[in-house]
Order: sequence, then structure tokens, then C-alpha cells
Amino acid sequence: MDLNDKQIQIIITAERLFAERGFDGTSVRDIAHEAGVNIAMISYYFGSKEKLMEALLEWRVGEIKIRVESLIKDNRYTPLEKVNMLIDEHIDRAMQKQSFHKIMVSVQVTNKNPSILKAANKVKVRNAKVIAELIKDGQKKGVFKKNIDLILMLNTLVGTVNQNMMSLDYYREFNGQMDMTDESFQIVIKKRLSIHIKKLFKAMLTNES
Amino acid sequence: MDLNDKQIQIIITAERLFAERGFDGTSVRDIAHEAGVNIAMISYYFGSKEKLMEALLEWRVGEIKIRVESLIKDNRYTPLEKVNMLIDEHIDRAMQKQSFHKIMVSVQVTNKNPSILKAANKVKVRNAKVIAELIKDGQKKGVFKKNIDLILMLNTLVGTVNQNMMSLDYYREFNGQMDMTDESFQIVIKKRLSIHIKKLFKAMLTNES
Amino acid sequence: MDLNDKQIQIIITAERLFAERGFDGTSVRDIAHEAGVNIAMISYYFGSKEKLMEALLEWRVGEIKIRVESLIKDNRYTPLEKVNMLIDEHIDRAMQKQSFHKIMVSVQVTNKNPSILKAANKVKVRNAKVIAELIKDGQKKGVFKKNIDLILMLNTLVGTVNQNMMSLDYYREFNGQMDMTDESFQIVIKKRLSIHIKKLFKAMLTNES
Amino acid sequence: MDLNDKQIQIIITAERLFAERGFDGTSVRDIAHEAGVNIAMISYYFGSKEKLMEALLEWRVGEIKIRVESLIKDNRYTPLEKVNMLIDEHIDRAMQKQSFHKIMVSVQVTNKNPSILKAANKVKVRNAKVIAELIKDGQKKGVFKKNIDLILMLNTLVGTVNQNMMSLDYYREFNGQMDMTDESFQIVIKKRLSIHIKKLFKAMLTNES
DNA sequence: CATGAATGAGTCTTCATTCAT
DNA sequence: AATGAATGAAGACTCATTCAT
Repeated sequence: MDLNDKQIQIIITAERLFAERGFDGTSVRDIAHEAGVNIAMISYYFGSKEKLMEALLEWRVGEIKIRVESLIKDNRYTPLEKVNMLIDEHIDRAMQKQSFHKIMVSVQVTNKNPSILKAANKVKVRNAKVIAELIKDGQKKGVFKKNIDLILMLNTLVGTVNQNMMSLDYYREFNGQMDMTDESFQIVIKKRLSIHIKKLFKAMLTNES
Repeated sequence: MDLNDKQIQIIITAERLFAERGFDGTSVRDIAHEAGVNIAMISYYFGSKEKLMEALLEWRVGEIKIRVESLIKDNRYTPLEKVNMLIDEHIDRAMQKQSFHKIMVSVQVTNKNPSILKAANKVKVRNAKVIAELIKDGQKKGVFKKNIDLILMLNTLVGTVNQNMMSLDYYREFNGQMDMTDESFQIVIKKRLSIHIKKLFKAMLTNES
Repeated sequence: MDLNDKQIQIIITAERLFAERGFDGTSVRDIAHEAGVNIAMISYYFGSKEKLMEALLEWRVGEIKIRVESLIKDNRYTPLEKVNMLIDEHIDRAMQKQSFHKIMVSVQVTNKNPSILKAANKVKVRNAKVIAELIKDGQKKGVFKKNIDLILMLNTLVGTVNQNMMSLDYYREFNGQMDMTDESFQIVIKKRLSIHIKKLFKAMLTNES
Repeated sequence: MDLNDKQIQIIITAERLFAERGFDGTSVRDIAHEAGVNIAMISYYFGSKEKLMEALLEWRVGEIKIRVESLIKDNRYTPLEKVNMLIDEHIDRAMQKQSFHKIMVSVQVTNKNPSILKAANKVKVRNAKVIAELIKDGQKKGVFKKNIDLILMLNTLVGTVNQNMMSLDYYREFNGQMDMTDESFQIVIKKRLSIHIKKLFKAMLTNES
């Protein structure tokens, strides 16, 4: 599906509003108004509000695809290094595209629309496959344990990052870092989160502490 | 706040629908209809849809309060045992009150209403305090490491459990366990999740693998 | 119709609210709440909101009746003196029972309910009869002109007083008397209004300036 | 503000209904139905019921403005002639736009909405200014008395005309003129009212009877 | 006698979508 | 290709009144 500038503009606005207010909490009027386009354009371009959501998911999922696959094909790294890179990649993505990830959470928790849920599952399945390959490779090379529950491991990655994203303000306040700039805080948080999850993954994947 | 039978009936129905369809995706008509009461009753009893949500949160949070605090006061267990019990407690609660936990996720991801968000934060703060005490106790006794990031640790607990809950069907399908009864699958899942998270916490809290 | 304390309490509250917000702008809930009685009491005591209005009118009209008739029977005064006394009486009543007079205006301008309008017309008819008698008496005695349009004359009395009452604040502001106390301003206004209308009536009734 | 045909149609219908039933006594359903438009159109065009009222006032007030000011600029008449013309002008307007004038009375008696009251006061202030100029001119020329209370005088004009308008049926019945056509009666009433008020004004403004 | 609980009908407003242009 | 105008359906909420107690 090819998207022109105006369509992308609509999608980006919708993404932000869906994240901020939820799908049902956002009206097409709001989207059209904030995107600076005519109200009828959304139906005109996407058919309906729901189709707009699907287009939005498809668009972002498409983006992610490219980045993940290119990362995997590289053979200069060990399985653990690759896992660590995927972790950082995921954290980066989640922090940079917070709106999209919030939508993903919403979609999953409120599994109302099947076709939307399906689009959301695409990413999960792809990620699972990529990681599964890595795990197998690591197990073959004897650096990873047998008996690894892939889904639970991914749930810990995704869940921890999501939970972190959803409670950034709370975390910041709790740690008394309200005076930091958003950028500095984001860097700190990402670093800390990265170390935290990598340690967890090491514990899950290997026999050493 | 004392709630009569009809009010509880409304709240339970609202809880399920809010979880299934989101707050904005649920109409008071739907709630009234499914609860078998007159539409006007919701405004009559709770004032508004939003106040109904607040009453629902307050009600569930009140329940949780009692259970957590009674668990903590017991002194027959080691800090790690207590942490493990809290983990199991949390998993149990999340699996049994899935609707409520889904609402909690929704509330956090779409932080629209301040008073609702506030109610939701109550639980987080209380849990954090309880766990913080446990950690300190364990550190004093020399069984827990220094430098433990409480919030990140809790995010891993809550995030993993939430992510698991949100993708139960996906997990089941992935593991080819569609023929199990819901109860059996739930028992299996809870056991597996419990072991998984306890292992993670051990890695986060102690120096041994 | 005998009214107990609670009924009078309701009527007085209703009078104030009907005057402030109009009949349709006032809910029985508001009345009951501000009167400190149960919501069901209004239907219980008066049958309906509309019947309450009728009772209110009947009550006030009954009060007025007594005062006007006792004033008329006195024979110590000339016709013009009596007219002047009625003018002062009317001004006093309008200023003291502003709420009631505002309701009377509302009822007339929005002639929705026939039975309510009927109650309102009672007062007009009675007043007209009393004044008519006075006029005839004055004409017989040769102090009043022939060809006096009774209704127009009364409209000037009632209309001027009502208009004055409705725009008290505006008048006050226009004359730069915002710093006076309410009581002082009321006294001033009444005096000025009295002189004004008496002069008009003299012009209407007699041949001298 | 430019109004299209449909908007004017809505406004005129609203004007009639607001006059007949009061603002709160008129539902947007009624207006839409009687104007032959969709219910949603009222919100679509005017934003809300209240904004519709404001638009209605603004529209009528705008009309009046032009007529009054053009009348004043004419220099062929004496001050008293001009006052008499303004009286006739006001009577004509009140009888022709009875609905609008009833609304004005309602708005003033039930001073609920500030922005609406403000719009209503506009007319009063403008009229007051125009008359004030006339009075000063007449005083300068020695044909009008000193010490004229402008507001009281206007209250007599407006109040008498309003009271007359509100009790037309009553007046007609009282004078036994139920068999006249509406038009004939209207002409008679206007003539009589005109003479009546002009006489009053002459008494207020000059020293001759 | 008095009232808390309850309700069907009604309120205004917003919704996503369509359609003629 | 794009849009302003328009709308039926649905939204949350309030209303005056009833009725069992």
C-alpha cells in the first residue's frame, strides 16, 4: 500500500491521538483537525476509522520489519551479543515510538477487533521467529541452556519495557529526577533498562550468573 | 463506601466490559443492559460513568489492600520466601481478576483521567512500599544484594505477568495446548510463570545463579 | 387550601428558584434540595410541579387580596390620594416580593399553561375592578377626566414597576450608585419611582399638569 | 456573522418557540422539527442551544441598530417630534416582533446566562444613548425640562409596551373587541398606545400639560 | 404519614459516515 | 480528486413521577 504525504500526516496524527486517548476516545474530527485536513478525508482515504487503525499498524509494522531483519543477517556477533543487540533495538524502538507501542498494548489488552489484533500479532510472531532462530543457534553452539521458554522470555522483555514506558513519570518522580531534561532522563532510563534486561536474559539463557 | 448488591452487580459487569472493550468503547447502555438494570441507575448510583470507574477501582483496590498487608506481617518466612509468596500472590490475583488487571493496564497506557490514574497509582505505591521493606530487610540480613532497582524489578514482575495475561491465547496456540481445558491450562501457565519470575527475581536479588 | 410549615417552606423555595431560573429551568430536585425536604414530597404534597406553581400563585394572590381590599374600604381619603396609595402599595409589594412578581411576568410572557395563566389573571382583574371603582368615583366627583383608558393606565403602572425591577442592577450602575447598600438603594429607588408614577397618573387622570 | 437561509429558518423558528415556551421549555427537537431540519443541524450550525439563542439575539439586535440610527440623523424634526417618532418606532417594532420582545423580557427577568443578558443589555444601552442625546438637545433648546430621569422614562416606555403586548388578549376581551380582525385590532391598539405614551412623555419632558 | 429506590421518557450533544458537487 | 454540508444513530445524563415500604 502506497501512502501519500497527506495520508502519512493523518496516520502520524492518529497514532499520537490513539496513544494519548485510546481508539474510542479519539474522534475522526480530532484527528482531521489536528492533522489539518478535511473531516471527510479520513473516510475518503482509509474507508473508515477502523481501517485507518489497520493502515497505521501495517505501516509501522512494515518499518520494523526492515530494521529487525537487517540486524539479524549480520554474522560478526555471538548469539548472546545478538540477543543483547535485539534487546537494545527493542528498547530504542519502544522509547522512540512510544505512541505506537502504547497502541500495541491497547490493542492487545482490548482485543476487540480481530483484524487489528491480527496485525498486532504479526510483529510478535516475527520477533518470536527471529529470536527462536537465535536461541537454537546458541543452543547448538552450547552457549545457551536447553529448556528455554521462548514466549515467557519475550513476555519479560516486552512486558518490562512496556511497563517501564507506561510508568515513566512515576519512575522519574520515585527516583527524584524531575529536574533532569527529558533527553537526559531518557538516556539514563534506556541505559539502566538495557543493563537490567540483559542481566535477566543472561540468567534465562546461560548457566552462569 | 458501602455498596449494595445491585451496585456490586453493576460494578462487576462494568469491570468485564471495560476490560473487554475499554472505557470509551463501553456505553452505559451496554453496562445497564448486561447488568439487567435500568440505564438511569448508573447515574443514580454512581453519578456518572467516570465515577463508576473510580468506584470500581476503589472497590478492587480495597480488596487487594487487606490481602497484601496480612501476608506481610507474617514472620515465619525468610525475605526470599516472602518475595516468592508475593510473586505467587500477584500471579494468582492477575489470573483470577484478569478484567481488573486489564483495566489497570488500560488506565496506565491511556493516562487521560487524573483521578482515575491516581487511584491506579495507589496500588503501585503500596506494593512498592511493601516490597521495599522486604528488600531492605533482606539486605540487612545479607541475603540480598545492594544496588537493587526496585521499580525496574517491579516492572519486570508486573510487566511480565500483564504481557502473559494479554497474550494467553497466543501462548496457548504457540505451545499447541488448545485441547486443554481452561482450568488445566491456567494451572500450567501459573506454575510456569511462577517458576520463571522467581528465577528472575533470584538473579536480581542474590549473587548466586 | 391549608398549608403546613413544610409546604410553605417548599413554596417559598420554589418561588425563589422559579424567579431566578424560570419554571422549566428549575428542577424539583433543586427545590427539594434547597428546601431541605425529600424529593418525593413535592409530588406527595402538591401532586406535580405544575400544581406546585398553581399553589404558589394561589397562596401569594390570597395574601395580596386581603391587603388591597382593606386599603380600599377606607373613606378618609380623596380618590387621587387613594390612587397614590395604591401606587405606593404596588411599588412596595413589587420590591418586597420581587420573586413573585418576576414569576408573574414569566407566566404572562410565556402563556403556556392555561390554569396558571388563569391564576395570574385573577390578580389583574381584581386590581382592575378596584381601580375602576376609584376612577368612577373620582369622575363622579369631577376630579378625574372622562375618557380614561383603564387598562393602558394599569399597564403603565405595572409595566414601569416591572421593568424597573428587572433592571435594578442596570439602573444602579447607570446612576453610579454601586457603593450604596442594598437597603439605601431600595429606599431611594422606591421614592423616585413613586414620584415618577404618581406624576404620570396625575397627568392621566386630571386636567392639570 | 453571515447566516444562510437554513440558519435563518432555524433562528426564526427558535424565536417563536422561545417566545411561546421559554428557553428551557423549548427543546432542540421541537425547533428542528418545526423548522423542518435535522436535529443535529442546530449543533452543527450554532454549536449549542445557548449559542443559537445568542445568534438569534445578535441577529435581531443588528437589525434594530440600523433603523434607529438612521432615524436619529434626520434633522428636519424638533426634539419632541423625534421622541414621538421613537415612541412610534418602538411600538411598531414591539408589535411586529412580539416574539423577539417576549424573549427580551424573559432574558431580563430570568437573568441566568451572562452572555445572553449582555447581548440584551446592548439594545438598552444603545437606546438609552440615543434618547439621552435627544433629551440634551431638547434641554439645550429650552423645550424640555431639566431633571429628567432617563432610565425611569425609558422603563415607562418599554414597560408599558411590554405589559401591553403580554396582555393583548386580556385587553381585547376587557374592551369587548373579540370580533375584530387581528389586523384591525392591532391598528387600534397601536394608535391608542401611541397617544397614551406620547401624552406621558410630554408630561415628563415639558412643563405644559 | 413520609420516603428511599427506581424508572421510562426526555434532555442536549457528538459521532462516523455519506453524498452532491 | 477532494470537500462542505448534512444526517441517523448513539452518546451520557437528568427529568418528574411512582411505588413499595
